[in-house]
Amino acid sequence: MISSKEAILDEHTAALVAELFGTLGDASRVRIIAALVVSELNVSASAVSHHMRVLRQMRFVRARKKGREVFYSLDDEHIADLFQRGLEHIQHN
Amino acid sequence: MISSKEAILDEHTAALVAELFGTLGDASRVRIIAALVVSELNVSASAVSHHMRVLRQMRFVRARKKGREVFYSLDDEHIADLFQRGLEHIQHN
DNA sequence: AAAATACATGAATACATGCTCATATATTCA
DNA sequence: TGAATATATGAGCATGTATTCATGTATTTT
Repeated sequence: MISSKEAILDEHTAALVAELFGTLGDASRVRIIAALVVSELNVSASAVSHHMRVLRQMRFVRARKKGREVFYSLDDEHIADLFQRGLEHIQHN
Repeated sequence: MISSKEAILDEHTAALVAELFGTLGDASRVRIIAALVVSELNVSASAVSHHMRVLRQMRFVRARKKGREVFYSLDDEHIADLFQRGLEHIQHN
């Protein structure tokens, strides 16, 4: 690890940044985000529900309940922006 | 998971994007990147070496060898940019 | 009210990932 | 040449994380 004297970024902030990117570091969630960039999404499978909780906890998405369905949409433009830049980076390489 | 008919982003691209963000999804690597944003870095510990290999394989950094030291620097402006945006997002919340 | 639908959630399992330790390699210094 | 330095790398271990399964809850439909 980086020793404390040369650390530019404190551990706590680094952990938060890592958490942010780590949330985008799963292919299933990337596809969920990709879908949400285009439109609202409602899903039902268990695995997605778990991912949705992660995305909610990170405030990446917002949930809107209508009847027995839950519609998710992106709650953070920065995330859509990060996602787009990440995607472009991949596509231009 | 997202079923194939509603998948906006193909699995392969999603995996690459996830790999990109996943690389930034570790606090140690975030701190390494943070240090590299400011200046070249040379380190010796084993854990850092392992991280450096990851960062090299992802072409986030470039290695320059001088004598028995290896100097790493950022090899990709997009990564510095992503990092900055991620950091700003954390700091404005 | 009972059944069905849509989603949430906890537990268990399987797999991935980071860290440490031991060891290897390359380079410089004495 | 031999010792020291700087880094790389493989193995093993510990921890984290995604997925599945079983079950729970809220809402709608019949």
